[in-house]
Amino acid sequence: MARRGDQLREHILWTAKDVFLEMGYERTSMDVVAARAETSKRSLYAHFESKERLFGDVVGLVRELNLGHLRTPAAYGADPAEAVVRFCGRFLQMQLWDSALRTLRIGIAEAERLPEAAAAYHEAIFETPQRRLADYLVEQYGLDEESGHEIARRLIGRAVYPQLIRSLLGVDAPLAGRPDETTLADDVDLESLRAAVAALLPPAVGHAK
Amino acid sequence: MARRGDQLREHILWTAKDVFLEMGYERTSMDVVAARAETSKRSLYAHFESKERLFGDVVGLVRELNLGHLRTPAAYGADPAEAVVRFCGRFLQMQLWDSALRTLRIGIAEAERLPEAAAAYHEAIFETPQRRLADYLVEQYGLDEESGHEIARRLIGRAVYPQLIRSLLGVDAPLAGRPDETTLADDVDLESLRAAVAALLPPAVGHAK
DNA sequence: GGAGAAGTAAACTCTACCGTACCGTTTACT
DNA sequence: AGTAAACGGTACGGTAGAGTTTACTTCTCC
Repeated sequence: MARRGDQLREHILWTAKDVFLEMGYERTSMDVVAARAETSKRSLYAHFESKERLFGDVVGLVRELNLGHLRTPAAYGADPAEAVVRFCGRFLQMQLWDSALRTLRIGIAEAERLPEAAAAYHEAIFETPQRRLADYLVEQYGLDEESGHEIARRLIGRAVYPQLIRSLLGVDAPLAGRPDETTLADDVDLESLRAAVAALLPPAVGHAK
Repeated sequence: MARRGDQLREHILWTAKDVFLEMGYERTSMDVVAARAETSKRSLYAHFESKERLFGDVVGLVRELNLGHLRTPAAYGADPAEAVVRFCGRFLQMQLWDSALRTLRIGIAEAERLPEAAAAYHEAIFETPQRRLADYLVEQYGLDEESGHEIARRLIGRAVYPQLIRSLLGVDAPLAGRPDETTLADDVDLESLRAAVAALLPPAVGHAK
């Protein structure tokens, strides 16, 4: 109560995000969204013209949210190899985070019905971070564009995808709670990441040796 | 018409598989299943006691089907390196096949509601083939168990997962039709697979050196 | 303080779908 | 041929959910 206008709209949107992530698109009912937002369906439909449009806006919100949790590799340390390791670890952790996992599940489930939203999500969640990593590699290791991208692709492929598939299918449990922007959970195996980085990258070029 | 007993049951099951893969669990209606199978709901419920049970049986069927399409690496040629390449190619192709992709989408979407089915699917679709590959590597290259598994993991990780995620999110189109058990589609990039194999495996040990 | 915009609450329409019941017909088996 | 089980078609009960409508209240701004 006391929420009006854009403030109410925003409140509904965030509530809808929770419900959609919890239930999936089909099982989410507009009555439940209204009830959870402690508002009325009348107001709900005043701000969002349909369930599908509401879902579209939620997808946009979630995309921004998840993207905001990953910085550029440079933010994770001065030593390039270690920065890459921590960046990959954060990337993986971001994906295994409960809420992101649910989002991805729903995105995959609805990929056929909402192809543009799914493609945009893929761009935001996988390609953009990978590009950031590639740029960092080019800059720090003096690689050419192509091999920078190739190595970034392999690092991500090795650090993220196998574990991600396992979690998507529920073989491994997701990470609970809401990780902040820098912490690395114990679940992330940094040692194997270091091994991957050591195997794929020269032992640092910019500064020493 | 003229289908009775187990034959009708089987027919309904296969029809239900098509409908579930096309629509997903929630959007599939029992009326449509009955209509598509050219039978009545009466008969449908005579053979399957509920929608959920029918879906469970469909999951089992699909698991068998998809697994049947992948042989052991030895079936793909006498030269170990090339056999591994073709095995990985087939593995990827199997996953990108339209029907398998839809199955995986639904499995991921329902992973939370049906955890044991999703885990069994992961086992059948990813772990079993990977284990077959690892066994083959151990046998052909004289590797110890652990490095055999590790290399198999990396090969699969590099050959399958990134492309799979793209297709799951609809960024790339799935392969149409129903591939037979040996053909390799043109969509599968064998060259990059050969490069990966060359990088990860010694140039054959068993025979020539 | 009053008009109008914005919000609440609850009933309502309409459609879809799960599961069941009825009834007439076909098939398999003796 | 005759019988019982299995099948097709259709209609129905009950529930649920997307949007809409109506009637009433509260907030905001002049």
